[in-house]
Amino acid sequence: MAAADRRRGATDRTTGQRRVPVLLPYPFPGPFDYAVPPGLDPRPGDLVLVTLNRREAVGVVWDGAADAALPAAKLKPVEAVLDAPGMREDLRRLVDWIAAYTLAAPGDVLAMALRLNALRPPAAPVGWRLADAPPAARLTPARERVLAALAEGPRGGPDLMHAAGVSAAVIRGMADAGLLLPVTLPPRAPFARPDPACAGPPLSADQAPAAAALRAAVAARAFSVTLLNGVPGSGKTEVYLEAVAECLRLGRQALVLLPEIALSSQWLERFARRFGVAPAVWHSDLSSRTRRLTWRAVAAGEAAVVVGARSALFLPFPDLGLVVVDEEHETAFKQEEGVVYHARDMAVVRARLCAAPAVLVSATPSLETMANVEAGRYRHLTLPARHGGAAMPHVGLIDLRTTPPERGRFLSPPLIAAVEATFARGEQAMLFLNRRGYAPLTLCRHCGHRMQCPNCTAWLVEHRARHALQCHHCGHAEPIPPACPVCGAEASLVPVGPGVERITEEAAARFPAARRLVMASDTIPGPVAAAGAARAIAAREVDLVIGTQIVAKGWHFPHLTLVGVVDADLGLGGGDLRAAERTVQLLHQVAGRAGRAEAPGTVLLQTFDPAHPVMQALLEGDLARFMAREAGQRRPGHWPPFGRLAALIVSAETAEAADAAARDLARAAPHGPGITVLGPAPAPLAILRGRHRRRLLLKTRRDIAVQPLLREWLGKVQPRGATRIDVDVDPMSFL
DNA sequence: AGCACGCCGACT
DNA sequence: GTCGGCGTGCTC
Repeated sequence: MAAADRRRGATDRTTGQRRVPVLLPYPFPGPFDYAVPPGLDPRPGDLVLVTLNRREAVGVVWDGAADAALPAAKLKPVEAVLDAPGMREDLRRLVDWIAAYTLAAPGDVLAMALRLNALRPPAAPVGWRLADAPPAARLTPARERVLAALAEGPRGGPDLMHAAGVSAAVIRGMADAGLLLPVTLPPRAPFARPDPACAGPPLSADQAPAAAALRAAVAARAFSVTLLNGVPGSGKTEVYLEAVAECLRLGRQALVLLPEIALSSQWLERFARRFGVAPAVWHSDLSSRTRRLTWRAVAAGEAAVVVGARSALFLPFPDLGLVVVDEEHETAFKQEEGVVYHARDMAVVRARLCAAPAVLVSATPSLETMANVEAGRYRHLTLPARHGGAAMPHVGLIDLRTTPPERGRFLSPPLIAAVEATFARGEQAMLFLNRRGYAPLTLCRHCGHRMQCPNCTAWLVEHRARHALQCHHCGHAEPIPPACPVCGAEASLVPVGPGVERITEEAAARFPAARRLVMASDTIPGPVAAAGAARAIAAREVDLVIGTQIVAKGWHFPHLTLVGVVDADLGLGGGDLRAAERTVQLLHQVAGRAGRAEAPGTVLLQTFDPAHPVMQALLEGDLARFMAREAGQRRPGHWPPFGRLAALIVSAETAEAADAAARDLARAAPHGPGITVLGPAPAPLAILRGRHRRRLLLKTRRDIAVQPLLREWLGKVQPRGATRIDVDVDPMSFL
């Protein structure tokens, strides 16, 4: 009885009324208690309708006892138990775990799981068709595009909007005018079951034992973590797809997290080749209908394999048997807004809560993961060679001090010669520069004024195609002024430094006959564009690819044999703890795009510092040694992963308020053996979106958890007014 | 997160 | 004299 009471909520002795804790998707410190009226039996995990501050809210019945001290008069009743799949135990524990680890409000974490649209069943599919006898109506270009898009039959609303490039307002207007009629579309095909028996490619002698080890981990139905490590092209994906196959054979579900699901058309094709059907896909841009269908299919166990972005972690798998995190070193897995969490680490937690194996996959594992391998917490599988006989690309350094580009240009003579030689062989080349826009800095040649963002401590980046100066941190944009805003000199503003647009311009002048394709987040806005670009490159409709970091993703371009890195030093400055690690990972990933089929590849890195350990590591292809060296530098100071780190960002509307709050915080800082507090110092982006920011870092020995220290610390200070303190446990970027 | 309560500027 | 600005405070 006592145990049942604790599980189902306590009974108030005086009134005999049952009460249950309900977690609401709002930033409260914990669940609120509600009275259970007769006739209702809410159980942990049930979605319930309750009154909150005179309004209705949907919450989840949580675990543990209700607060018996709360006077019964304060309690409002549970209004209803919703007829929707509840939240399972393991997901509730995941919500609690993430909240406790990140110091987020549990309700804010719950909101991420509920935003997945669990609440309403999928709506009947609605679409539009052409009216049989359209009335005379004004036909704007937008309306004509809609008519054209419907020429071949009815389409769903979002699909139609996308195809015709119009907003919902246009369609509504046309419907009101009687040009379109609503129709009910046939239900979407259910999620087909991937077939593990569908023949995959034969595995090499290196791959087979790794695949067997992963299959065994899945068959064990127990928590484990395995790092699957191998150079780009060594066939890691085929190996972990064997683990997925084993999971399917056992009738269980598998989750694969990818850092950039929008850029994963090639991954989806590979999956379909291996299993005969596409997996269920999950990311934040799904239409609400697809979202609900997918959510339901996952909850019902019908979607056997889900590939998704971070938020797929919160899907309601009833029988999760495997979690894979591909490109585990990617910083895209770190959510920086709202609840600040690292999806790779939370994927491991979810796997533990489901007693399932986790597989972390990377060609360049993070130092965190390597430390876990060395400590024996994670298993380690290595694929030593490139699959199918392809050789590793040859890496060369171009010393920009001895062979500089022409004045005002950014491609050095050796790189230009290599690109021309590649074209002469009929092969493809790629130029990589991790910087969007035309130029990162615009200054006045007359007075030296630098064009800066009014809201942030950042230069405005020229986007020549859009005729604008743009801030990459807050979205501020302004037209390029004809004269210097300070000294008034006409036509005195000059671009300084290159972005991909400028490299494209230079390449157009240098290689006029080459067919160019630019891949940056502004030219490749979504999955459709990404798939189109990948197809065009594979079909050899392109000679030269110019791109930012999106070209580094796991593309397979069989005819691409040269990768030129325009500025290999970019990213090494700035004093970021992980600058060197990240640069090695990114450049190694980019280098992996070269020469994947029979043709051998070459990678040329333009650098001012050829002796830098990062360049030497890439030159020698000895990443393990580089990472060991990096580890050696972090270990003595207890820097992550050999210690724990949390960042506190104080932000306020004025510099004075930020300084004052940061000082208060510093005064209350924890201290003791193994505990260091650094700062306050202006955050690297000292002003962001108009807010002044100061940063403190809490660093502890690995055996000291930061969360209790942070809770006690934050309990001592109460930020006033518009001053905010944001906590980032395990910060990845130091902005 | 919402939403109400609560004290200071320009309007019927 | 009011309408309304959003600054603090509360929600089981």
